[in-house]
Amino acid sequence: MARLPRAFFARPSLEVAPELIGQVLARRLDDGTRLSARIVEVEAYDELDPASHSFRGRTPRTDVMFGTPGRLYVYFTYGMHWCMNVVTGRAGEGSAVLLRAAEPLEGLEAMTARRGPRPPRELLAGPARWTRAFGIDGRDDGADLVRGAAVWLERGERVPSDRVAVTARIGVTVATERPWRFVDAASRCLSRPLPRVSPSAPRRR
DNA sequence: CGTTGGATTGGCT
DNA sequence: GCCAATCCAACGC
Repeated sequence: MARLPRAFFARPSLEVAPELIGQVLARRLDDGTRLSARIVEVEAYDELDPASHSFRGRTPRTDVMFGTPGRLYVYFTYGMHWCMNVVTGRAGEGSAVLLRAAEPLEGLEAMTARRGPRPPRELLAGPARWTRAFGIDGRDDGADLVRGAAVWLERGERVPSDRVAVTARIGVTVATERPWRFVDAASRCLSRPLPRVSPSAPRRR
């Protein structure tokens, strides 16, 4: 399986994000089990963006985000959840793409063991659900996706750009004018369904 | 040093 | 739909 090269990541997050849809994240667990999943939902962040961890400058937590592209930036939030990002841009720039949802391909049994019994479509449908299923935590912060042996990205089947939908980011209360969430509109494994396009009649609420 | 709130989730009303 | 869980990074004094 061909890995995505460093050059793929060394571009602005807004450019990399939509191209990550359809690519495959692979994982080798300590016991040798191979996990993989097809990316269906991501969000772009950069340092000019008030919603980004990098907006307030380089800190111990965001150090990886400002470093070499093609590495994993992993952070802890809400006292219990891990989320993972792909670092993008040139070294010195604080940009990354949050991995939010995927369709499980290999290792369903191991994922289910970590997440508890659930329909496969819910296994990786959310950033913290995905890290839990993949066993990703703070130890993976800074992992090299281009050359590392624990987690990496393989080229997947191309998704036509007209099937990649753009929406506002989830859980982000600032910079809402930046529609930087990208999803495979045909996927049933999203963390949130796409906003319904009303056919004609206005909906009650 | 104390305070605040978060790129979330799952369980309950 | 609402909210608690549960830790810690970032910021203010």
